[in-house]
Amino acid sequence: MNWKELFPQFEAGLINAIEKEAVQRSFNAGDVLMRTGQYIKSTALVLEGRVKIYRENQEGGEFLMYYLGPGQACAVSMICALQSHTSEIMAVAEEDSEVLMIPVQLMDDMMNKYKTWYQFVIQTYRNRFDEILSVVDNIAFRNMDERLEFYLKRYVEKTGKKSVEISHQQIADDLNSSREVISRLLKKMEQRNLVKLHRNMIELVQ
Amino acid sequence: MNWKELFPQFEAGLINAIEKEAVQRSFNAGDVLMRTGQYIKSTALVLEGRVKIYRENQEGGEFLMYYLGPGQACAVSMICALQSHTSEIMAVAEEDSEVLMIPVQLMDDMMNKYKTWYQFVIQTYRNRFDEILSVVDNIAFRNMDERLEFYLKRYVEKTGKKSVEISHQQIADDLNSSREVISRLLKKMEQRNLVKLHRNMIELVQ
DNA sequence: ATTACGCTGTGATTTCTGTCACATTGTAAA
DNA sequence: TTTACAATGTGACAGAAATCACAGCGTAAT
Repeated sequence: MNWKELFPQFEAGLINAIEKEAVQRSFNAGDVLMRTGQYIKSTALVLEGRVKIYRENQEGGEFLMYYLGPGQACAVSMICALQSHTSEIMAVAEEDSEVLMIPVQLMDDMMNKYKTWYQFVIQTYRNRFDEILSVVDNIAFRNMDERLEFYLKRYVEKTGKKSVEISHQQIADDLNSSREVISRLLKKMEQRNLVKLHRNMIELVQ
Repeated sequence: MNWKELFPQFEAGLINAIEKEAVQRSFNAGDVLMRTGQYIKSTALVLEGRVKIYRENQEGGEFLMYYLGPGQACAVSMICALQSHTSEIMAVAEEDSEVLMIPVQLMDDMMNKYKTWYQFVIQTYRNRFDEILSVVDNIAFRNMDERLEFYLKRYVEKTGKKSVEISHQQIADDLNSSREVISRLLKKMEQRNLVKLHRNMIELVQ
C-alpha cells in the first residue's frame, strides 16, 4: 500500500521531503517503539497496524492512554521531538505495524515550510489532548464497570473488529486493575447481556 | 506593571500586533473565564493572578487539572481557538486576575508571521501536556493520601505561599473526593508532622 | 492420551473511600 | 454578648476494589 493515501492532505513538497528523509520501519506485535526515559530521535507516523501508548510507573503499574492507528501520529513524540526531550510514555506495537520515522531535526523546518504539516501537527495535538481528557474523565469520575465498558467500546472502534481478542489479565493491566475484578465485572456484563465471554475473546452484543 | 516583561521572548512585531488587537480584561476571584460547552472566541494569556482549569461532569463533579499563573496560557483555548471548537474545560479566576484576550481570528496569522509566538504556543502545549500526564499518573496510580500531598505541594509551588489558605471542602472538590476523607487524611498528615492545621489554612512543615 | 500451563470462575477477607449523622469550634454579624 | 453559620472532628457503616486462595477448563506440546 502507498502511504500517501493515508495523508491525502499533504502537499507535494512535503511528500517529497518525507520521502527523501524519513525511514519506514516494520515492528512486530510486542516490539517497543519508545520507552519511558528514552531520548526521542524521531516522530512516528503509523501507516499500518496499531500502536499502544501507555504510561508506566516505578512499581510496575501500567496505564493505557490511547491507541494510534493508520494515519495517526504520536503527539508526545512531536512535542518532545521539537525540544529533544526524553519520552514520558511507552509506545508498543499491538499488532505487526509499519511506521514512518521522521528525524527530529526536520520537524522545525517542516513546520515552517509546509502549511499542511503544520495543520497536521496542530490537529494531532488536539486529538490527543481530547483523548487524554476523556481518559481523565473516566478515571476521575467513573467506577471500574463503566471504565471497562468504555475500554471495550474504544477497542472495537479502534480495531474495527466486533470482538475483543485479549485476555482478562491484559485488560486489567491496561486499566491498572486486577484480573479477578475484570473477570467479575465481565460476568456481570454477560448477565446484563452486553457481552458473550469466550476464551481470549469477548464478543460485544449488537 | 507592563505585561511585556512577562514575555521577554516576544519579537517586536508580535508585541505590536498584540497591543493593537488584544484586549486586557480584569476578573475578580470566582469569575468564570470559560465554561464547558461554550464557544471559544479568544485565547487567554494570564498576566496577573491565578486561573484554575478544571473538568466538570454532568453529575456536578469537578476535577482540577492545573493552574495558570502570570506568563502562562491555556493550551485548550489555543487548540480550540485554531478550530473554533467549543471548550471542554472550565476556567475560573482563583484570585483577582488580569488576562490578555487574543481574538481567535488572529491566531493562525500570528502562528505564521511570528516565530516567537509559534514557539510560545508549542512550549505551552508541551507544558500543559506534561501537567496532564502527571495528573493522570496521580489518579491512576496513587491513593488519596498521596494525591493530597501532591495537591498541597503543587499549590504552594504555584502560589509561592508557604501555607494553603483554603477549606477542606474546596480541596475535596478539586480532588473529586469528600470533605470527611480530606479532613481525616490531613489529620494523619498532622500526626506525621507534615502539616499544621488551622482554620481555612494548612501550614506545610518542611 | 497425557501432561503442563495459561485462562477463567468464585468465595473470603481486607483496605480504601464515600456517606450519614452529629458534635465541637471559630468567626462574623446582629 | 448573643446568635448564626461555616469549618472541622469523628464514629459508624456501606460499597468498590484489591488481594489471597484455590478449583475447573481449554489448548498446545509431548
